[in-house]
Amino acid sequence: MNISRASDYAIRGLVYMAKQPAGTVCFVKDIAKNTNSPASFMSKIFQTLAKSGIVNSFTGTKGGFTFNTQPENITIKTVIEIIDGPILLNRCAVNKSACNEIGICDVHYMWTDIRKILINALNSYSIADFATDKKNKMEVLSGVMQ
Amino acid sequence: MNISRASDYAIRGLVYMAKQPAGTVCFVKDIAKNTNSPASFMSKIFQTLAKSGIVNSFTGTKGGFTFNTQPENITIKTVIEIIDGPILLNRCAVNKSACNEIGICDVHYMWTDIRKILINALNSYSIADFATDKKNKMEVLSGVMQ
DNA sequence: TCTGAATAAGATATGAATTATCTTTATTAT
DNA sequence: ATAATAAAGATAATTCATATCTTATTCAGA
Repeated sequence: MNISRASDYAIRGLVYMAKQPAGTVCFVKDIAKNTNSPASFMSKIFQTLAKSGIVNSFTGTKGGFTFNTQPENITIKTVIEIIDGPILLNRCAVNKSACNEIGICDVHYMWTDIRKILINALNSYSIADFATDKKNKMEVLSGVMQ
Repeated sequence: MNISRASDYAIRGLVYMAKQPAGTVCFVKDIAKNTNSPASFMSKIFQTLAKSGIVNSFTGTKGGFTFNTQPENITIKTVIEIIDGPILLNRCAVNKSACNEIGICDVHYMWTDIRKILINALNSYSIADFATDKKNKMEVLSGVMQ
C-alpha cells in the first residue's frame, strides 16, 4: 500500500523544478542533488516524464528539463500514473473480468469505491501547491501531527 | 499503489469464513479452493492472521481456523495492516524523521492528509459486510460501473 | 497404546519487480 | 574540437511477493 520510490522521487523532482524561476532549464544533476536521490535513477524517471509530455527535454550542453504543462495542472495522480501506471488498488477494482470468482466478486464494489476516494484525493493536489506557501497553510490546518 | 496479493487473499479468505455458520472450523484447503488461491500461500497468510489474534487456529485432524474477533469488528484496514504492515503511502507520511530533506519535506502534509482519507475509507468496511446482502445494496448505490 | 491421516506451523526456495548503476551514443554550446 | 549534457540500452543488486517443502501436532481408529 505504498507509492513507489520512483513516484516519490518524481514528485519531489517536479516540486524542485516548480520552485525555480519559470522557464529555467533544470539539470538532472541538480534535481537529484536537491532531492537526495540517485542522479542515474532520477535521469530514468525524467526520461519517462518527458515521454509522457509533461516536461520537455533538451540534450547537449546546457540541455535539461523544463515544464511542458504548467505545474498548476500537474496533479499528484498524474505523476503517479505516469511512473507507476494506473492506480488499481487490487486486481479487479477496474476490470470486472479480472475478478477471480465467477461473475463479480464480493469485494468488487468496495474497491471501486475506495479507489474513487483515493484518486479524488490525489487529484486535489498539484505540483504547484508545494512550490508556494500553500504548504504552510496546510501545516496550520493540520495542527500538530506526528 | 496496490494492496499485496497476500492482503487480497486474506480479505477473500476471511469473507469466505464469515459466510459459514458461526463457529465453523474452516480448513485452509477449503478456504483456498473457494477463493481461487494457492493453499500453501493461504496457509501462511492464515498463520499471520492467527498470530495477530483475529482468528484461532487448531492443529491436528479436524483442526483449522475460527474467528476470534467477530467479523463485524474486523475492518479491511485491520486485515491489510496485519498482512502488509502499516499503511504509509510514502516513506515520510507517518514519521517526520524519515523525510529525506532537512526538517519537514514539502509533501509531508499532503501524504498525512491522503493517508487519513484512505485509512478512513478502509475502516468503513468490515469483513461481515461482504457476507451479508450489504454487497447488493452497494451494487444498487454504485449504479453501472465498469 | 500404536499407527496413520489430516492438519497447521515453520523453514526455505523461487521468481518477479523495483531500484540502481554503468556504458555508450547523440546532441549542443562554446 | 571539446566539454557538458541527456537518451538509450544493458546489466546488476536488492527487495519483496509468491510458492513450496519439511516438520510438528492432533485426532481417530485399530
